[in-house]
Amino acid sequence: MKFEKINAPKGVREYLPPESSAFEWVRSQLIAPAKLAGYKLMELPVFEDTNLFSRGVGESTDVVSKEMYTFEDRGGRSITLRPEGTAGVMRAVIEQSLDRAQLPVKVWYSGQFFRAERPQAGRFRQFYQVGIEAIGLDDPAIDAEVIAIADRGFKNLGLKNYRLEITSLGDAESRAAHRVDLLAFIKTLNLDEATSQRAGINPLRLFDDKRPEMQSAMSKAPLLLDYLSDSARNNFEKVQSYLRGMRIDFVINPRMVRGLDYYTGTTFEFIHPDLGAQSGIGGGGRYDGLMEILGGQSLSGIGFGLGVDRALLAAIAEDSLPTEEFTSDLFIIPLGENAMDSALTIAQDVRSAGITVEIAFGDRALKGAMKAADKSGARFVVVLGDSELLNGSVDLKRMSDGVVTSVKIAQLQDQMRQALSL
RNA sequence: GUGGGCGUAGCUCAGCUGGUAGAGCACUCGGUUGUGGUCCGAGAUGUCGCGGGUUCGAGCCCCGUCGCUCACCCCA
Repeated sequence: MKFEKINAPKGVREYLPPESSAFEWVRSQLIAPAKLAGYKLMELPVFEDTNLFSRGVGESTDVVSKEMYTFEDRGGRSITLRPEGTAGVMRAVIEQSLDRAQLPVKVWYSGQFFRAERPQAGRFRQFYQVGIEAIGLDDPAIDAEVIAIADRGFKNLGLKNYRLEITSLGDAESRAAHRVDLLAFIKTLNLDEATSQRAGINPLRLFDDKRPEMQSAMSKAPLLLDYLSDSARNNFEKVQSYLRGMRIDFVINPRMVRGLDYYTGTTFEFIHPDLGAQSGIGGGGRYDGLMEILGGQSLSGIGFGLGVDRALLAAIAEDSLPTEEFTSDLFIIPLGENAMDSALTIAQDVRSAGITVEIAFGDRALKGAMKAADKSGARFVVVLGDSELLNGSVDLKRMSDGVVTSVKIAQLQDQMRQALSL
């Protein structure tokens, strides 16, 4: 009887050793700056009431109209796997009344998100994001700090080739004025059916069309940045000057388009040129009306989502991963049963100092065990046999150059600490 | 949803105008007792994605199907 193999669902990206170490590292580096800035973890469900997204993200968006994993649960409720993070955070903040405490509410999250798109390089149906939200204060300084936190995350990865693009979508009046002129302009263009349909849903979309003829057609289109109200423009300029003060490089891209309807005011994207068509490694912005739309009080907020999968691809492209981080410090090769007994004890002891220790299990020949130690990338190796147990000391071998030091077993932890300068 | 490319060993791939499968890497063991990387030797591994068809004969040709992949679109 032979059973058929079962494959992973289409479009999911799995992280297995050895790559999973790099993934884990990237994720922790991306979120570290948020923790250092006082943001607190929010652990949220991966599925929510479908209305949360159709109302919060917007019916007209591609995400909601054709990319959601929506199903009915056993109680007949419409459930959707979260396609993004902000709406869920807002729902929880409102539901748990976090906005009744001191503002801003500063939270971070990390996890899987789901969109039923056609998979492509850097685009998956289940993807990982880390993100933060700062809710309840309308202050350009927070905008700047949020952007700085994202930027720090990418710098933590050693990335250099990415660029930060910012713009402002202004306030409601700014957008209304611009929309009138933009629609009038678009009417003068000769568009194919699919394109004019897209324009009908969101005319800003046309700025994002990659076809050269569309790019040049849109080159004379009215820009939202030119329609900003005085307060919106002042706000945007303030954000820029804060960023300059923190020495964060950015370019203004007045043609930036965001796919989620809730964005207003400051918006930004991080672009990495080495990733192919899916070059956005992170993005975010301010959302003024979202909380109210979701039944909460009228507070604004700002946040971002960073793509962990894509950030990892970028780090691979730039060869900036610190591979030493992912290997063991010490490899113990016990010879015989007595030796295994103390190998287990020694490993416990050395690990208690935060040192990574592996043991060669199984009845392998010494040569094979050494090979395994070498492959694991371990920095040091000790062989533990009867004579070592008798003497109470082992030869600590540094694998990089083969140098051997005799060390008392009782002092192995100290020696390792010194060797690794912990 | 629309297009292009590709499915042969665990991985990367060869396989000529159709004649019943190969390399490199990786893996395991060994090259005199307990020390890795190099070198040498040996070994294991395939329904050639799947299903039909053409043919004396199909990895190769035809049709279908599934999967992967890249791009459009969209976005992280």
